[in-house]
Amino acid sequence: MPELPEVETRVRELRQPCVGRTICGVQLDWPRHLHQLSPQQFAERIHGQTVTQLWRRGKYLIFDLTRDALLIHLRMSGDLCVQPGNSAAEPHTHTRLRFENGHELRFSDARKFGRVYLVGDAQQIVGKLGPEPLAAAFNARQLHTALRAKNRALKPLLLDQSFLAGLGNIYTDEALFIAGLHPQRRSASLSLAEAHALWLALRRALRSGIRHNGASIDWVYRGGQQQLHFRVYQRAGQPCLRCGALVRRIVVAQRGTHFCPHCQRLTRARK
DNA sequence: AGAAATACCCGTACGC
DNA sequence: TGCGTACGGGTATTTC
Repeated sequence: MPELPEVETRVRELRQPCVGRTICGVQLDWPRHLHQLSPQQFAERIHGQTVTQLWRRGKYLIFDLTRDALLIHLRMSGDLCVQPGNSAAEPHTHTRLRFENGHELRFSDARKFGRVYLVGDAQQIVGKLGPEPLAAAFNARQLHTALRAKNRALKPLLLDQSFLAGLGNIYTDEALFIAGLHPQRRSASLSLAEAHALWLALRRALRSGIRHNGASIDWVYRGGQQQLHFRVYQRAGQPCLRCGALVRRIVVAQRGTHFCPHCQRLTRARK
């Protein structure tokens, strides 16, 4: 579940305790987290490298190292924290990187979906991602052009990381509500004004998530307070905050999808 | 080629 | 109470 705002929150939490630290040991209890490398290859290659920067691209956390880049994707249930090496770890902690100062970067993941990458160039992993929705270079006209080039349903298209990086189920539903667009609307049918509304809504939903340090939901997800500000996500059967109609939950492309049937129409209302 | 469906996971919530 | 099972969610892989 960690989406862009939750990953951004991790970047802010982890930057200070990680940047400048040198990795002097690893413990890997679930090798399938590793991308391509064996535990031995991973341990030998990362040993002695220093974290020079920490940043984010889409939902990937990227630790720039002396020689390589360490990328971590939290997927559904992953979480990261830095704690003293002699302290008790969170349950489901499968991967640890020990720093020279005695602290550990701990990766816990109840569902074991998360992935760890160690590569020479981060672009090997994040190179195929779509634009960053919060970047200054990403504008409404560009979104409109991209939407028209596809003609897929909005919901699965916005979830496609090669189309736009960082959205997951929560913020996609929230943004479509803010924009007043039906999740099954065909992307090529949007006017420039509608694309602009979607562009604005995406940025508003994501910035709200970041401002509240992400969302905390579903027992596996440690986050901030954004769940107190959901407009439609997990609000099926409750009144729409804008018009009072009952929020509906449907399945679109195998994903639970929440929307207001009155505010987000598939076809234009006629009178 | 591109889009849709499936596999990977497992704690929880639910039905019987 | 206890057992069995469906569910969710992001993305790589498989299928269409």
